Amino acid sequence: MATSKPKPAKADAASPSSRVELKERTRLRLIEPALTLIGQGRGYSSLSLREITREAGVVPAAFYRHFRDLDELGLALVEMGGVTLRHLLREARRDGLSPTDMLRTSVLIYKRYVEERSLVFRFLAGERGGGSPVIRQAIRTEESHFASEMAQDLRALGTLPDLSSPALHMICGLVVTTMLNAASDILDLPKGRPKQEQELVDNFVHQFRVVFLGARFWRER
Amino acid sequence: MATSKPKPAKADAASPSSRVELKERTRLRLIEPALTLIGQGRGYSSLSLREITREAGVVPAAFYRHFRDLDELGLALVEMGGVTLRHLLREARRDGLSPTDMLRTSVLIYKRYVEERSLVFRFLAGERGGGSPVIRQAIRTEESHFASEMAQDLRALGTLPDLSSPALHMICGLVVTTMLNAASDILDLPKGRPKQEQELVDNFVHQFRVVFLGARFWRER
DNA sequence: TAGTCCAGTAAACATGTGTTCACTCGGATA
DNA sequence: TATCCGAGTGAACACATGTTTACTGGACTA
Repeated sequence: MATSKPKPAKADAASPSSRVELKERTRLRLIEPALTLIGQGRGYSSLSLREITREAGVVPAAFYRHFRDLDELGLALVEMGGVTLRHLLREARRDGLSPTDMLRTSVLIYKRYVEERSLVFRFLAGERGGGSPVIRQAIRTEESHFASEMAQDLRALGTLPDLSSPALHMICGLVVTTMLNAASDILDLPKGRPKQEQELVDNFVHQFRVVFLGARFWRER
Repeated sequence: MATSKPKPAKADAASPSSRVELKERTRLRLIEPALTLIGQGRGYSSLSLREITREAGVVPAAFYRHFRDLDELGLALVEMGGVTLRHLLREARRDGLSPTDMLRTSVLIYKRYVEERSLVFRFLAGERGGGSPVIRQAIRTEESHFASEMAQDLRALGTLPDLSSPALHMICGLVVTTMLNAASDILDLPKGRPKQEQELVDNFVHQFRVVFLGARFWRER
C-alpha cells in the first residue's frame, strides 16, 4: 500500500541548514525510493518520475534540479552499485582468507553482503542484462573494473601465480558474472527455507571450485 | 519514429479464413511487436498494452481476447524462449561435435544462433535477472530444464564420464549462465568491429575451456 | 438456411504521465 | 544590512495509459 505523503518536504528529517547539504540530502531522497521500488520487484525502466518524487516527498518539478532525466538517475544508481562492489573487495582484502575451506566462507560472506545490500544488488543483477542500453553499458563497465581489481588482488595474494595477466582477468570476469548471477538467486530465496538455502550455497561453492580448479590447470596458448 | 498505423487489421496479411487460425495469427501479431520493442532496448516491464496493440494494428480491447494481462504475454515470451533453447540443443545434438577445436566451433555456432534470434535472446538475457519476479522465475525454470537436457546429452556423448549426475547438472548450470551472459554481450557488439568481436569470442571460448578443464579434474566429496 | 458464437471494433472513463512556468522564501555573499 | 541565487512549490498543459461497455459481422454448426 503506497501511501501518498503530501508533506512539505522542507520540514522533513533533520534540518540540513547548509544549502549544498540540503541539495545532497534531497538528491539522496530521490535515489532512495528509486532503489526501494526496484527492490520491490519493479524494473528500472518501469519507474516513473512522478512516482519517485511522490515517494521522496517532493514535487515533480524538483526532480530536474538534480537530474536531467530518469536515465541520469539510473547512472547514479550504477555509480552507487560500483561503490558497493569496490567496498566488497576492500573488505575481502582486509579480512584476508582463512586457509581452510576459504571458498565456502567467502561465499557465505558474499551472501551476507548481498543480503545486507539487497536493493543495490537487485538493481545490478536486474539491469545488468536488460532494460536501457545506456545503463546496461555502465554496469558492464563497473563489472570490468571490479574484475580488474579482483585480478590485481589475486596477483598480490600469490593465488594462481602461473597465470598470465590476460588469463587472470578472463577468469575474474567469469567469477564476476557468476557472482552477480548468484546474487539474483540469493535475493530470490524464500525466507525460512534453510534446506533450499543450503542447496544454493553448495551449488555456488561447487561452481567456484570448478572455476578455480580449471584455473589451476590452465595452460596458455 | 514509431508510426501509428490505424489500419483495419482484418484486411492485414493473408486472410486466415479459419477462425482458430485467425485467433492464433493475431496472438502472434501481439507477441511479435512486444519482442521487437524489447529488441529495441526497452525493458519488458516498460511496455504498455496500448503500445503493443497499436504496433500490432489492433484495438486495445482486443488484447484481452488473448491475454489476461501483460504478465501473461510475458509468460508466452518465456515459453517461446524455452522453445528456442530446446531447438538449440536439438541442433547441437544433430550436428554432433567435430573432434578438433570443438569448443571454438560450438561457440561460433552459438553466436550465430543468438544473432539470428536476437529478439528472443535479448528478452531472455534481459528479463532473466530483473523486472517482474513472475517472469524471472519462469525463465529460471526454463534455464534449469535446459541445463538438465544438456547434462543428459553430455552423458549420452560420454563426455566427462566420471562425474556424478548432480555434479554434471551443477556444471551445466554454470555453462548455461555463462552462455546467457555471453548472449547479452554478443547482442551488444557494435557492428563492423571484427577485432572486438574476435576478442569477445576468444574470451568466451577461454571461459568455457576453464569450466571444462575444472570439470575434468572435479572430484566428488 | 437460420442461429450461435466470438474475434475484433469504437467510444468513453478515470487516472497517471513528463515538462513548463512564474513563484517564494531562506541561506549565501558582498 | 541589503542583494542575489537557487532549491523547492503549485498549477497547468497536452497526452498516454488500463479497462469497461455495447456493438458488428463473418465463420462456424445444428
